[in-house]
Amino acid sequence: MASLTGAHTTSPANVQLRRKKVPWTAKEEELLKMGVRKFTSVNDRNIPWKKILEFGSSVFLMGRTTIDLKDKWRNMCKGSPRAK
DNA sequence: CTAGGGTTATAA
DNA sequence: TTATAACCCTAG
Repeated sequence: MASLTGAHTTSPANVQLRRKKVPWTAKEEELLKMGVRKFTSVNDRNIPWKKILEFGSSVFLMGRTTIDLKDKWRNMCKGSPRAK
C-alpha cells in the first residue's frame, strides 16, 4: 500500500489553473489558413471560426476553441507585416 | 457567435 | 529584460 507514487498523468504537480502551453502544430496553421481562405467571403466581414473549427475538428488539437483560432490569427497577423 | 484586451510563460 | 506564442475574460 502506501503507493504514493503520485504522478497521475500530468507532471509532478497537477496544473489546475491555466491549461498547458501547447505549441500550435503546422497542421493547425495550415488548416486554419485553408478554412479561412475557403470560408471567408467578400460578403462576410466576420470570420466563421465555428465553421472552421468544425471543418478541421478532426485535425485540431484537443481543447482548441474559436477564441484560440482568432487569437492565433490576430497575433500572427500583428507580428507578420514588418519584422521587428 | 465574433472581436478585443490583458496576462503568463518560454526563448533569445 | 525584451519579444514571441498561447490562454483566459469581457464586451458588442
